[in-house]
Amino acid sequence: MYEDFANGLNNSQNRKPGSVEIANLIRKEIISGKLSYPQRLPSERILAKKYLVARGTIRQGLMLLERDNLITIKAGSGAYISKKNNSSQNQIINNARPLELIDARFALEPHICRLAILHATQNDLDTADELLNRMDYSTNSIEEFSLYDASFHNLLAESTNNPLLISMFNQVNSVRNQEKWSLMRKLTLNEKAIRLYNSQHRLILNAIRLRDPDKASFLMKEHLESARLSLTRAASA
Amino acid sequence: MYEDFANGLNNSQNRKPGSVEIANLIRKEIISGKLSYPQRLPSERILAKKYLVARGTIRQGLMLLERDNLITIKAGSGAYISKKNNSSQNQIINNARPLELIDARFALEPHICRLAILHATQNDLDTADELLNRMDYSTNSIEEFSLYDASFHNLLAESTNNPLLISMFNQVNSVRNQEKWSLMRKLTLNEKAIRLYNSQHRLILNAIRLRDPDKASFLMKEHLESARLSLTRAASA
DNA sequence: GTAAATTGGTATATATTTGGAATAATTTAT
DNA sequence: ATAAATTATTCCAAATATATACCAATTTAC
Repeated sequence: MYEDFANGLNNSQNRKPGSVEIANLIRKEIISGKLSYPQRLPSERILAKKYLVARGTIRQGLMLLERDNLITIKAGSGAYISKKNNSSQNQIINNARPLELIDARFALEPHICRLAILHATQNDLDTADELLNRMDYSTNSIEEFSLYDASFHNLLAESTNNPLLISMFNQVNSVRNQEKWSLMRKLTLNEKAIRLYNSQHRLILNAIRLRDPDKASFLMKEHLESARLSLTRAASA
Repeated sequence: MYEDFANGLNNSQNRKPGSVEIANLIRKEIISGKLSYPQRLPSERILAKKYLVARGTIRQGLMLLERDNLITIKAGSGAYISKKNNSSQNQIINNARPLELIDARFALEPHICRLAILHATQNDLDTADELLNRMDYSTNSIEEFSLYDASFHNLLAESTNNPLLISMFNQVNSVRNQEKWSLMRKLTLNEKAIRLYNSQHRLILNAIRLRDPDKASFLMKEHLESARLSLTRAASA
């Protein structure tokens, strides 16, 4: 009973990466310059422990990277980075410090609230409301809350109907899926913080509903200020 | 506890939330670059949670995307973003409409002013001052004024010392060099407009010098509002 | 140079996750 | 009332991941 649904819940909490995800994680390290020619990757057995997956999974991931000519694998020796790759945009985002990211969100999201008031459909607002309801029941699951939280902020961005803004928002928020940010959440999020964020979300959505751009923008700034505070507190602790 | 899920999205008078809309939402994520090759979409069960619909609806939406060759679905494995999708950042920027770009600047630049107050060096402010002096003598040369104008706004962005914000600003402002924007300038810029912009620039720099973030931010919004007005006037003419 | 340790390559049985598919109940629209 | 779509649930098969063991190529230490 409830078999599939229960699985879904568990997945979102502790879902292990598959070979494709492993390949993407290592690809990012190569592209960002953390790993570069002519370095050798750690052995498959060590990588398996690092990423908490089986060796076979690492193996398949590495073969994907080899097909992309990012690495060359030598039997009995190891996997070696092939040549230099550069993707400046990825590097900027991956190396962004937490407070720099918050500042970027400070720029985008309050204004996104203003534009959402102009362009959001009734459907957008109803979906946002439903997301908030679900967040109310996620106070004890950090990862589940984070999923809905990301969806909520993303929904506001989408509702502006401005592809450029949406794209920039996505760039800033692409780091959410990074491992270090998952760890950061565990440090900064607790039930009290989640309750605070939930109430702030409600106020923001209300202001948007009432078509009060100044208030919506102000409340979003307050919301982000709370997030910044959590960060600085966690950093000093 | 779970019975509420039945009410999910259908409590209100939603026009047509369905598989087609789900497909459009995911399509946007792919086109905007949030999801890209060689990534795998979350499982149908997780997507169902994220979009607050049943798995069957997600399923139909994904099949629509597969028919559009945006993704390929492998049984037992997952849904993978197709390789061909070259919807790069450049596409988004080049296809951005003028008013969408202004909106993006509305998001970034007022906040850039606030951060400039925190991080700008004396040297930055002096350089900005020199740029404003040169603009005073460029009232009769649209291209020369535009060059200095771009430098001024760019200087403010650089002075935030936030690589992420600088990168996003550069993305938005990269269109300045496009031919269609050069034509646009000839339509919207005249000596009177240039004089107005110059005085606005001075006020903004003064507010930054006086470390008044609210005023600087407000003045920048006024400045951008003038630019928007020029655009809409030119469009209706 | 040789032996030991390490590394990638391979095989296999098992468990888990995923998409595929069917059903009945419910909702929505006409 | 009727038809179409959505939902919730269940079971299935394909793909993948896991755990383990053993082999071959390479490196390291003596």
